[in-house]
Amino acid sequence: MSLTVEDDRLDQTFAALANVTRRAILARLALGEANVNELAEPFDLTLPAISKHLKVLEHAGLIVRGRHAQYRPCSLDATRLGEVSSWAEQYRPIWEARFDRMDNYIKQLQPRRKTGQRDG
Amino acid sequence: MSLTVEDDRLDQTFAALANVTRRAILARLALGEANVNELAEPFDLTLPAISKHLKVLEHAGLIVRGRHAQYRPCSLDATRLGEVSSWAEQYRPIWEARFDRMDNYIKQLQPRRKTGQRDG
DNA sequence: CGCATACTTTCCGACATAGTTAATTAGCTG
DNA sequence: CAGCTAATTAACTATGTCGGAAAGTATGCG
Repeated sequence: MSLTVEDDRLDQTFAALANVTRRAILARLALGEANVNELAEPFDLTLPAISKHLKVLEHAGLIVRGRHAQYRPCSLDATRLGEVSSWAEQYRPIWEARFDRMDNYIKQLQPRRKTGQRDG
Repeated sequence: MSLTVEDDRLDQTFAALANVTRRAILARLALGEANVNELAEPFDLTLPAISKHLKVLEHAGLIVRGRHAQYRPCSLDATRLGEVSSWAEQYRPIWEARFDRMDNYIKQLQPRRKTGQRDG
């Protein structure tokens, strides 16, 4: 049960993703590079607030930031999102088992309906 | 930019996942149902601490809890993990594009090496 | 009933987060 | 240089998290 680097990284990644504003910023950056003012525009938040969100995303390795004159263009680095996907995919058999059970349950109900039963 | 229910749910899910102890608990529960003392055993934490982690996981919909005498058996509900996976998968084209670029870069390096260059 | 076992709740402290306003840094431009 | 634009830092408030200790609840058993 030792604390690995990957554990730390997942902690940081998940913590960074646990915020709608930050996820929306990532979604925006999926469309392409943007600077801070552009990223802030859709939100009802002050610029410093956005600036801090970007700091969190950068620290989590989810975005990278450049410099161009007084602009700080941000772009998405999806590597960590790949890690998140891989992590979650470990559990796929379990959620699919659950859906299968639900499927079976529904399929089991269908013939019963044909016997004349109506929805309750 | 309205705040949907799914946004709230993802906030909660990611927040719950942003902790090694809680992820370890999920990993344990992937192997099957367990009660609180069993779940606490591998950790250097007090029982109340584990109890609170379980509360977080339950509130996030990641586990479900039953009752059996004085035991509270916990089991994994992987539905939310499926949602996490789907969310992350949206970005797959982006991280794959990145890997592709890296692939190309590496493939581009290989012939050069054959010309007599050595690792530096 | 009395007591053990399983677990939760309450309270506390330390620290992190999310937001604000105000001030500051950095770079371009007249 | 003065001044504009872009963005960050600082200081502060409010609130949440993570942990422990201590007390409380719930169930089974002799």
